[in-house]
Amino acid sequence: MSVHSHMNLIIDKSKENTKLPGVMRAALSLFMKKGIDGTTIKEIAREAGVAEGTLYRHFKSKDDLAWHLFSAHLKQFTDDLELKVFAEPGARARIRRFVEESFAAYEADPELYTYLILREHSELDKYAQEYAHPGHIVTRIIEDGQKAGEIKPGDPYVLGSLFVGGVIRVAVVKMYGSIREDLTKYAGYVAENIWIMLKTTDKS
Amino acid sequence: MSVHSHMNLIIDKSKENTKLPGVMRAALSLFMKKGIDGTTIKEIAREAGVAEGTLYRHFKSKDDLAWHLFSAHLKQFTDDLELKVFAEPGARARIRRFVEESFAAYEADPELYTYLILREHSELDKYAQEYAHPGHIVTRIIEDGQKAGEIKPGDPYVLGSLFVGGVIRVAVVKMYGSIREDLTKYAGYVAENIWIMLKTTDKS
Amino acid sequence: MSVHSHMNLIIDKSKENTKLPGVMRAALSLFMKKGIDGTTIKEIAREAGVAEGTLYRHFKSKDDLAWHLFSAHLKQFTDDLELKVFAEPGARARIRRFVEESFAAYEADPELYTYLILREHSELDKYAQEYAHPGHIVTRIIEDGQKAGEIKPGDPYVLGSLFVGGVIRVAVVKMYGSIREDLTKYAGYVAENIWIMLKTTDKS
Amino acid sequence: MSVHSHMNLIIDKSKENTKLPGVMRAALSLFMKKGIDGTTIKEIAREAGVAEGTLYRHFKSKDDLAWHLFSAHLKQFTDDLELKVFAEPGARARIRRFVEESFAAYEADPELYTYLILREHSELDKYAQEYAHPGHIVTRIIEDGQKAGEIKPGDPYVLGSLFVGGVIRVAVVKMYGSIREDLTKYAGYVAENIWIMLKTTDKS
DNA sequence: AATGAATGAGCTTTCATTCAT
DNA sequence: TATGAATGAAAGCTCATTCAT
Repeated sequence: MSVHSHMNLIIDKSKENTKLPGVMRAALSLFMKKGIDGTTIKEIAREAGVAEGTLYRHFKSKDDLAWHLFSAHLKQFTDDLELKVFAEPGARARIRRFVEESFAAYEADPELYTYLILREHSELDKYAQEYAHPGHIVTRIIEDGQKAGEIKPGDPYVLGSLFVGGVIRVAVVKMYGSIREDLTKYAGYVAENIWIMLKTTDKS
Repeated sequence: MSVHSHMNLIIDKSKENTKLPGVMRAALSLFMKKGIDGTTIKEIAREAGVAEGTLYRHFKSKDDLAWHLFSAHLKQFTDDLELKVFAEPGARARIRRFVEESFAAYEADPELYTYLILREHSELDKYAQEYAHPGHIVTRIIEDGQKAGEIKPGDPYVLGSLFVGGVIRVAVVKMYGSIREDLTKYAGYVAENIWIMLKTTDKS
Repeated sequence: MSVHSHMNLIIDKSKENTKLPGVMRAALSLFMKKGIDGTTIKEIAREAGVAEGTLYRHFKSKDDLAWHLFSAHLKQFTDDLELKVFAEPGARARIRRFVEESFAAYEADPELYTYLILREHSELDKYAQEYAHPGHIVTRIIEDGQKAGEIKPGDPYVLGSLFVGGVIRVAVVKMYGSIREDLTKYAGYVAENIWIMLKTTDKS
Repeated sequence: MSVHSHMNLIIDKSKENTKLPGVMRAALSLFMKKGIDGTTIKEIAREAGVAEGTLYRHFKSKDDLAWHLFSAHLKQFTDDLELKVFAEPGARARIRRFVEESFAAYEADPELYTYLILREHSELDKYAQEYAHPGHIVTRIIEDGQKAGEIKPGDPYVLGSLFVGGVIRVAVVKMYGSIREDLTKYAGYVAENIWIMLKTTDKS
């Protein structure tokens, strides 16, 4: 299976005899454009081509829909990413894999990636605070790399922020249109720059 | 005037005999916690200690309040930052100044900085898209640095994203509590790492 | 056939191969606890163990179900009661029989009796106003008794209210738990008290 | 102040600068005609001549309105009635006073009396079960009278039911139109009949 | 200018009813 | 015939905005 397909699977492969995927897609698209609070049930229903009441067969409330859309996919994405990243042998390869997978995920489903990673959702703060965020993976890459002497010493949260913040920002800028090319083209380049920043400096 | 005070000026020094600053502060605090759509006029009024109707003497609507809060301060911050950054002689000093000012701004008023820089506001999309974002400054630092041979070649948007994304992410992680220290302590360290990533590589 | 069995007959003896009696019972129980408007079709269906759609094979609507449940049983009960009461020879015996049958009916099926006699159903006002209410029987007992000189003169509606109101209230108080014993134990006692109130006073 | 005016006071004397009394009256009238669940907020608002939103300044929800209407007035009525009844010297006078006051209350405000005393409200079961119901007063009249030897022995709940059930039923029958005269005309007559039923029998 | 009660459009949600399976 | 997913009208409720005081 291609690296590019992992994110939209959840939506695409779900039971084809229900309207759910269409609803999820419609909600995702609208949540992204107008925010969760800014999107009405009527809009989601119209966009999905179902009646309003139908949404309530699947979700207790609008917030419940938003929360499922968010948590289920984010967990799936993060778990998947973690597995792939830590299958790589060293820090440099892991960084590269992290960037590749992140950019592939963005390109595979920009809306979903934006909803999951690029946006903040104050509406969801009422739910668990501790999402399985890719940022956690990065921290581990750094810490492991430091132990192995591959990555320079320093606060892993600060170094990790420089790493993951860069990756995220590239996607944001692409989303806003200033970057036109497919992000996967830049994965190696971005990973290499991050590596330069993080690698243990040769002091000889 | 201290470097740390530039952001809260607008709010703090404004005419103390009106309720306006209190209203702005109340709105800011609530918008941050609950989003713009998630905040009601009643809440802002209660938090600010004024009546609901009073808010409409100063702002045409809730969105108008949110928009003024956003655009006025962001422009002020960005213009101020631009001036300071380009007063510095070279890319390395400019990068350092950018990080220092950004972290100082965060620490001077975390709520305001978060509202302006760290959050996305889909509610404000109806207004101009082209905010005067610090990202634009970063792009210019890169482009100028490349012309001067200080910064390595490459897409300025990608390199700029790696730069500004890192800065922003450090603030986000501090906001979420994983970084405890005052960010200004890290400014030099962060700037140096970014510099390592961006500087022209010696190929000799 | 025992005196105690007249009310639950309709429900109990009906064709056991259909789900109807179960539906009626479920509806009855829920209507009592939560009112007609307060009960949903879904609840009735779940309680009865059938699908929602199935209810519409037997009844045009929820109101239709409520109305049939009400009118059919109330008519059956009142007609039955009338026959038994007027089979008795004089006012005193009729009063006694009325109380006995009423209390027996309550104990045979408290839910049904409560639904039919103790509750008001504003939801059913859209249907005929003139139910065959036991109150009508009481008025006739009084009027006949007055003609026969057994019962003292006076407005039959007022005297009848004192009679039937007492009977009903005893059942209500039992329903609310303040009376614990089987009501049939009290039938003679209650009837005698009513008789003392209604009988022609000896003025000699 | 006349005996007849105690019940509508609460509604009539409340702050005249708000719309509340009109809302209460409108709600009362509709709740009576169509039940609580059968009445919509829109109807209450239209009947009261206010906007829907206005209702929510005074009451958290429709149920809250129904509950206040019920509990506040019922408590007021019952407390008032209790005071007056137990100011009387003996059982006979107390019974008479109870009937007089009850009928006066009915005539002073038939809608309110009906809502409070004559109807059952399954919608309100979620709130406290133990209302201050006039039935409790009656039980005390009986028990006190039995101790004093004025009232015959017997279960006070059964005898009390015969008493209060009669009073209530007279009002119900008047409400349904079979009794035309002002109930206060019947008070002495009804009280005397109840007295005959309850008084200690002379066994000499 | 400041207030906050009143407004009512429009939101989320419920639920009686229908109908393809 | 029985099912229960889908429907959508209509319910309860919220809240930005207005305006008499």
